[in-house]
Amino acid sequence: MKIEDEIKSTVALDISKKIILNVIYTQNVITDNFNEILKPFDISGEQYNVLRILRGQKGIPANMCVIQERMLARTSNTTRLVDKLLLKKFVTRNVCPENRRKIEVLITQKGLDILKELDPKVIEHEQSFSRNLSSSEVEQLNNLLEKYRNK
Amino acid sequence: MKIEDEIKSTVALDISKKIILNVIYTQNVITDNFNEILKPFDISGEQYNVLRILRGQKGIPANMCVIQERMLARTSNTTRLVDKLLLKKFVTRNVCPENRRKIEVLITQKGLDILKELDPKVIEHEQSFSRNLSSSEVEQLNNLLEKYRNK
DNA sequence: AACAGACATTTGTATATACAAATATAAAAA
DNA sequence: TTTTTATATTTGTATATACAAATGTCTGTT
Repeated sequence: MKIEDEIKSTVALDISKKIILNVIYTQNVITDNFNEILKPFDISGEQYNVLRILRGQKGIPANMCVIQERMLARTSNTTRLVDKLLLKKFVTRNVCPENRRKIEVLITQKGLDILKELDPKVIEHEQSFSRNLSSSEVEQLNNLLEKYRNK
Repeated sequence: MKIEDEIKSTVALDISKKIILNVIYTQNVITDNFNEILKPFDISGEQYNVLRILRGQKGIPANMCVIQERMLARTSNTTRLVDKLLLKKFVTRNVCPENRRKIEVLITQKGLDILKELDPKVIEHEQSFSRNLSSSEVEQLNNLLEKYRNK
C-alpha cells in the first residue's frame, strides 16, 4: 500500500516528505509486528535488544556505556532497562573490580534460553519482510538507506 | 556509515536483519533530527503531526477517529495529545452538535501561525536527507519501502 | 595528601505511552 | 419503550522515556 493511502492523505505529497513518512511508517510496521512476537514472552523490544548485545559479548561482561553505544536508539536510561532484565533474572549485574565506577552486566543461562526460543521467530519475522523483495532489491534498499541518512 | 558500524557490531549480519536495523536506525536519525527542529517551539513530533492533519482538513473539523487514523503511529491516546495542543491554544475542541459522542477539533490561527513558521525548516529537514540521493534513487527508495513492508 | 576535572552510572522529576476499563451517546432490535 | 449492541472518547494505572542533576570513582596535578 502506498504511503498516501496508509495515512489517508488528501493532497499529493512531495517526494522528499514521502520518503520520510515511508521510513517512519515502515519502522512502525516492523516494530508493531515484532512486539507481537515478544508479547507472550513478557519482554520489550529494547530489553530484547540489550539481551542480544549481551549474547554478542560471548561471555565478556558489558558495562553500561558499551550497551548504550550498541543500541539502536540511544536511550538515556540503560540503568532501568537492565533493572528490568535483572528482575527477570535474564542478566547479572556486578561492580567491576578493576574500576568500581563501572558495572559488569552478563547474560544468564535463563537469558540465553529465552533468546534461543525466540531465535526462529525473530528470523521468520525478519525474512517475512525481505521475502517481498528480490535479493538484488534487498541489497539496493540497504545501500539506499545508508546513503540517504548520512548528513 | 554502514549499519554494522553504527551499532558497532562485531559479527557479520544477515541481510534480512540488516534491512530491519537500517530502517529502524534511519528512522531514529530522522526523528532525532526533527525533534531538534521542534525543540525551540516547545512542541513534540506527535503534536506537530496532529497540527498538520488539522491544517490539511482546511477548516473541516476533525474528530478523534479521523486524527487517529491519519497519524503515522497509531497511538492509543489522541485525547491527551489534543489536550496538550489545547493548553497551548493551538486547537479548539467542541462536542459535535449532530452526534454528541464525537468531538470536533479545529486548528486555531495561532496553530496555523506556528506551522507557517515551521514550514521552511521542515522542508529543509526533508530535503537535507533526499539530497543525498539522485531523483531516480529517491523514487526507488520509496518504491522499495512500500514493497518491502507489505505483508 | 589534597584538589580539580573527567568518567560511569544512578536518581528525580516531568512527560509520554500502552492497554484495559469506564463513560457517554447513538442506533438497532425486541 | 426498554434492552442490546456498536461507536467515540476518556480515564486509570502501570510502565517507559527524556533530560538534568546528583553520586561515586578514578586520574592527573600541585
